[in-house]
Amino acid sequence: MKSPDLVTIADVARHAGVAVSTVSYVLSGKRVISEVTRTRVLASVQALGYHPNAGARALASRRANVIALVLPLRSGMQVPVVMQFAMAVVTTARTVDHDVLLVTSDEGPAGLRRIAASAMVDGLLLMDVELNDSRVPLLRELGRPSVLIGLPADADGLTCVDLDFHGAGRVCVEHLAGLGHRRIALLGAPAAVYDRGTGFAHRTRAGVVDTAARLGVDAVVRPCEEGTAAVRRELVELLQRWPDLSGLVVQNEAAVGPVLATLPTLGRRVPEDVSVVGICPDQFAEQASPRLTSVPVPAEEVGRQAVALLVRKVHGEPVPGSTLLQPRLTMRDSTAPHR
Amino acid sequence: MKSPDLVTIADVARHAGVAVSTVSYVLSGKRVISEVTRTRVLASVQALGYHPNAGARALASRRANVIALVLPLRSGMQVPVVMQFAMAVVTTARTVDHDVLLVTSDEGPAGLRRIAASAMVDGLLLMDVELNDSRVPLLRELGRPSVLIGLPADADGLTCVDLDFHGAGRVCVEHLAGLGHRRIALLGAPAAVYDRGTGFAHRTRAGVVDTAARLGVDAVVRPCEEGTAAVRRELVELLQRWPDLSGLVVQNEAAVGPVLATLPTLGRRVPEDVSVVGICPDQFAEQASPRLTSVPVPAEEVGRQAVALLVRKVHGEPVPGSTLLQPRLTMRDSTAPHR
DNA sequence: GGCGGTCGTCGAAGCGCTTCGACGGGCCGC
DNA sequence: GCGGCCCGTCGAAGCGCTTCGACGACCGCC
Repeated sequence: MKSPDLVTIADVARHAGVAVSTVSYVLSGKRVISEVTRTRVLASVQALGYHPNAGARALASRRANVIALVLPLRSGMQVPVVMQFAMAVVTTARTVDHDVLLVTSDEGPAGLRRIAASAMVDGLLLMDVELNDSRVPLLRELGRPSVLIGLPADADGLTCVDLDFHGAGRVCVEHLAGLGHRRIALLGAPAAVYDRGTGFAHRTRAGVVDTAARLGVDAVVRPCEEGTAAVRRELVELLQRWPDLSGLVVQNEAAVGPVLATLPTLGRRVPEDVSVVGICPDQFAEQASPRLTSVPVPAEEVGRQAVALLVRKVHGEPVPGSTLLQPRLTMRDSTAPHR
Repeated sequence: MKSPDLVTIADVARHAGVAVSTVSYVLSGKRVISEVTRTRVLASVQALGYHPNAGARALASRRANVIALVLPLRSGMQVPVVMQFAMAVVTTARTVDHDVLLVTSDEGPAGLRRIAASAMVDGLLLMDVELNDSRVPLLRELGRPSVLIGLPADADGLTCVDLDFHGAGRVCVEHLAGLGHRRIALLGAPAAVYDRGTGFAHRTRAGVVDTAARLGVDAVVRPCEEGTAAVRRELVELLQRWPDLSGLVVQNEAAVGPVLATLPTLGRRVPEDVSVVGICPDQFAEQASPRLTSVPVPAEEVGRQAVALLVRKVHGEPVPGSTLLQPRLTMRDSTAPHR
């Protein structure tokens, strides 16, 4: 019932019979303290249930041990992926003794300015970065340690982490081409996502197109809205125009289910008539029916790396510019050789 | 390039030619300051781009202006709903000058203890609360202002906000019964969700069962795993056992698509043969085909209310114990009179 | 046996802000 | 015309922590 925020470092010092600074050094390890004193202090910490006051610590050490996770909060976001990122970020941050402040950029530049200037966070993690993201110049101006999840057009001097989506597109096409498919289509993100220049969508498209050209495969690229009806419309049109279409790359989690459900109703069995490969979380691929051959977005891994890099930057260590994670294709039941 | 964290309240005071405390009072409004001084100070704030140091402010005022958003981070979570909550929470918090710290409870009780004791946050917002949530007793012990999203079994002395899921179940059944359906089924959350006693699942079930009994409708309740295959299995079994089943309540976002896709393949058209009503975000209902009659989970509204209540508690104002939002059923194209 | 060097600990000075009590100067009333 | 009062402002004392310089004790060496 009583809130024990009264326990200060001074209480611990008194309880252990040492100076305040000694307690501080025991806790931070920044100076050598004899084993016996150290043990006594830690015992007192335990006994009193002491936790350092975050504000005071931040004030004195000029370090908040908090990182900001900046989400754009706009439509067409890949919600489950974003969530996975966020969770990976929080979990990883905790392992390096940091907490995570959740920030949306709909406050505009002022929001980021405020966060940075108030010394509330030591670094910024930007998610869902667009090719021409308005937050990027701001970031440069702020001069705070930061890591981007995604790849803007001008990544100069920035630290970025992302899946190699160009490679993901390539891998998908190589897989389909290897199975003998000669005409394939990329069913992409909603048009709005391309329009605002979201990096992963454009890079995947390029990967698909480049690889198809290289391998002599005919590839057609279509944005795809969410919703069963929209997907059906798109598929009908696609198959009408190219009846020999036999390979499909789907980069839209929300479309995966509808695509697999709709194709049979259009007289195309999966994988006998049409092979489908997805770029989506494993979870979706596993739950689909038939189970979907896919290139997963390694959200966890990206989140982990991003935090690790950010913390290193906060500590002033040098870090690489861009980290692109290699795509891996997992074969399941939705792809088969071309008849 | 230069990070301007050097701008302190002292700089502002000097620039405006007043005392530090005067600047503080201008900014907080806690004392009357003459209009002329006030204007001058604000001009200096602007000119220098001053933002108060969060740590120092927290230390001196014993208030961090931050609330913790505690997510459980477990499987079977309704990811998009959670995300919607989170966004609503962040946005609302900003309107009352608070930020949001994202916390997962997988650190266990120690995590919450730490957050509370470090005075990092002024209050806690717990999401996805179970009927017998282990965090609830801890919360009582911590004695920090808190609000739960969800309804635990023992809500005594706690502040809770949630949709009235019992009412949601009732509304669905009333709607179907009103259309003349005499045998209906609730396709619920995955079994794991019931097993761990998640409140909304149990309350919905009770609402369905109670109302069916009252109206003389036969209702059968089944948990439902995610994934197209699982949904299909469930539906086949259901229809085999009760061929006269003509009404379906679906409380599982991930199942909505598969259900609507699968029913026609089992010889049941929607809504001609089977009426389907969902308890899910509007977004899903709109995108479904046919568009789904549904009771939406008002995530935004719940998030807003929760933050508002929490802030009031932080300020020591009295608040109501539990707030249950009224369910509203939106009619769309997936329900029709029984033939 | 005294001198320099460690090693372990302490004290005090801030970090940037809020807040409390005090204070000077107008204004009022008598 | 003077005491009292309010209004607007100031100075200073912390809030709880980190960190720097200092200092005593103990060691080994010449």
